[in-house]
Amino acid sequence: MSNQKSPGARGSDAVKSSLSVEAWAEAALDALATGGLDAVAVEPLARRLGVTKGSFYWHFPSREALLREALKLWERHETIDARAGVEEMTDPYERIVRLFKQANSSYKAGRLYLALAAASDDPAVGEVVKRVSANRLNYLNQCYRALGLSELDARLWSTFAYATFIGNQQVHRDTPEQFPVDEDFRAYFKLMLKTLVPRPGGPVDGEA
Amino acid sequence: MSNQKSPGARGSDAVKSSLSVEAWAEAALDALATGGLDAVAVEPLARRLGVTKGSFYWHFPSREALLREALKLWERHETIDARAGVEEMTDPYERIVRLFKQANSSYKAGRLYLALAAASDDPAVGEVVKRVSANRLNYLNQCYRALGLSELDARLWSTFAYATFIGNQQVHRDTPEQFPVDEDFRAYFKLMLKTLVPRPGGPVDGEA
DNA sequence: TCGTTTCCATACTTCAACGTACGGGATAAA
DNA sequence: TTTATCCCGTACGTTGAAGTATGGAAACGA
Repeated sequence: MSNQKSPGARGSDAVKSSLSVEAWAEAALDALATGGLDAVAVEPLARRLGVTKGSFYWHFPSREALLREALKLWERHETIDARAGVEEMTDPYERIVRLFKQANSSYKAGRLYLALAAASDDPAVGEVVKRVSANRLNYLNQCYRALGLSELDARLWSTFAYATFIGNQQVHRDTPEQFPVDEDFRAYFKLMLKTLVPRPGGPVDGEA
Repeated sequence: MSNQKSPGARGSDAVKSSLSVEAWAEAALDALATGGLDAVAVEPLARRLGVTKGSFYWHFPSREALLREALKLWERHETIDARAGVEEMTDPYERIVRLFKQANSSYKAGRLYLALAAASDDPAVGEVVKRVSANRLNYLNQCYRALGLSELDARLWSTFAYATFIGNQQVHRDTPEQFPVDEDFRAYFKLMLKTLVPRPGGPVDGEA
């Protein structure tokens, strides 16, 4: 980063400039979700925002810096928003249900994750994707442990559930016509819940 | 395409030239699996193959033609190989089990699918991905119907199972450390089979 | 009002990849 | 041996985006 300290004047609150930087980062995430990593290009983004490169290179020293900022923003969204509306659920079963509903509700967030995961070749991207993914898995794991599952069972079930919802995003994106909607989706969701979340007190499925 | 008819001489068998074209297509798929769609670039591929652009532009009129050829090759692999070793299984349960094992065995194929799916913005790529994905889903659907499930149940279960395995590839790629291996993987696989494939004669899970 | 700082536009250089033109060596037919 | 075709290398023109340099308009403090 280069020189963002006091935008309006003295130390007012450093919001206007920081908002401009964040606007670039948001635009970068938007481009990522629709066009992949190469779509995060300075000149196309500038055109999209109605400015020129001159503006960009005042806020950022390079394209890579924009990417870092966008990744930081995404990771913050992904870790803050993921916990919102879930933490306050005390019953572990209801908490997992809430998690599932939330995971299935944000289509745009799903596209973003898929786009970033596809760009994991880039080391900076891969690092953040790995951290976010590991975070989700660990949290899901804790939820399953709270259901009374053993360490191994919780790990297997959480991986199972997580893979299923990642795959749902993928199938929904790649083959939208085949993905259940409305009534069918409700039945589909119900089926997944019933299958992926062992009810407390139900059969525990050890091995064999 | 431009001009490939008789490589050695008269109409011998048109294999040497066709093999050269296929070699380019294979290289393109390799690059796709590791570096994404942008890695399918003429000059880098030529360097990788130890030749120059001069060779490429004799076999192909453009980069897009190479992409089309690579996609054609991939689709052929994906539809031929997918049926191999599965069709001869008569018992529907065993057939699904075989399908699952096969889907989990080819890591490279999984990476290729993910890379292509990530490049679905390209219309040519998106079309093929959609076709391949729909094919797999329909085949899985038939397998579940053969198990005795209703049309709706088969559609839901096949979507469920397919999403899970797509997601497994994704998780395995994005968070390899978290993915179960060896003993754990066997338990994981067993769990998925038991969960995703209703045994014939078992509980059918209608609704509610 | 005057000068400074903020933010952006314009013009330029660099670079990598696409595509084209052309030439040359090798091989097989005559 | 001559000739034509196959296959590929070299050199060139073009495009799009990265990054740099510089100027200028507007807002703000003094």
